[in-house]
Amino acid sequence: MKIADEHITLFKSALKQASLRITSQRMAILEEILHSDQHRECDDIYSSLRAKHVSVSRATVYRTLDLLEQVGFVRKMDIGDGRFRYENKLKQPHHDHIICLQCGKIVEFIDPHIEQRQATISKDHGFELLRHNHQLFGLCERCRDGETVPSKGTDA
Amino acid sequence: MKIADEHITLFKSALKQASLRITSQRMAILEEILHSDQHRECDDIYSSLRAKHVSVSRATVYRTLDLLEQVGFVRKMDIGDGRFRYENKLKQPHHDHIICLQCGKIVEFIDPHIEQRQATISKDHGFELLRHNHQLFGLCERCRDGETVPSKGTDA
DNA sequence: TTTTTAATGAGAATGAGTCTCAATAAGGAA
DNA sequence: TTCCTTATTGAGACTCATTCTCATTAAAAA
Repeated sequence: MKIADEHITLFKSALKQASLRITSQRMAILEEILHSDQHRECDDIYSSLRAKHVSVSRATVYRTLDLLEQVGFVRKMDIGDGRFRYENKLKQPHHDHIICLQCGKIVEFIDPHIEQRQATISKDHGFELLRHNHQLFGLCERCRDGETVPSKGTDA
Repeated sequence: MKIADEHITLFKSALKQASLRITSQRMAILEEILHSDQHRECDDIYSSLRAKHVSVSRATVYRTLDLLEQVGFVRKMDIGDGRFRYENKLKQPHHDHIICLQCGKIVEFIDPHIEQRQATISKDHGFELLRHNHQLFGLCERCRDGETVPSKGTDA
């Protein structure tokens, strides 16, 4: 609670500094992201807000999510199924993902060795590394054991 | 030349085995892929073929590229800009990519340490690793030195 | 309270990729 | 070689996430 409030205040000042307006839609979208641990897709956020009778449009959700990404509050991730996912970046440090191809389950991981190698490889090839994209795709334990039904998750 | 011919023969037998037909379009698309080292996008392959007066449609290029991927001749890669790239898989062993965000230059790399860690991480999380997606994004030497103009490459 | 102009919403537009289905053409059979 | 079956193709409709447009609405400065 306290942390979320702090983030709300931070976002408001970020908006003011950029002389952007503090609108009910922007704040509602921010809170929706702050209060969820999952990797949310735009339409999912849109539906949640509408269910809570928040007056907002898809276009505004997209615009605000982009804005939140720009100010560093949100991480936009591409898991390769044609829909972007957004997650609270302030709450969580950098990480990559393992994705179950059957049920869509997403698990986070960080590996210092890999991060180290990425830096070295980039340098070796004369690149200034700005960001990376790293996903492992496979089958989670439950899906291998046949405890789940296909179709649900990502088809990436 | 010799190698390409061998691949053509291989593809023909793969088609026969699956009781699929050997068509001029399929062979033209295969040759287009075989004779290029680059990472080609579908529309690019389509245009090249049309320029060579090969009678083919976009739908067929997509279909054949998927077919070539299924039989393991082609690797379909997603660099996150909304368009898939295809590359000759027979010619090149597995590798990942470093992509310049300004000029779109793509450099290939392989890192056994990373591959090793990917396997370990997957196992640790109970996943059976089936494939991965790994790209490094940054600025290549020439772009950092201001020797290139933006706009061309990927906007991933 | 008024004014200015950024933000919003509804719906049109975009664009890569997929699907449909009538026309075409492999390739096995005769 | 010709015929026949049926896989393949092509043109264009369609999908679907995301972006764009522009008239309307509403922050927030005056």
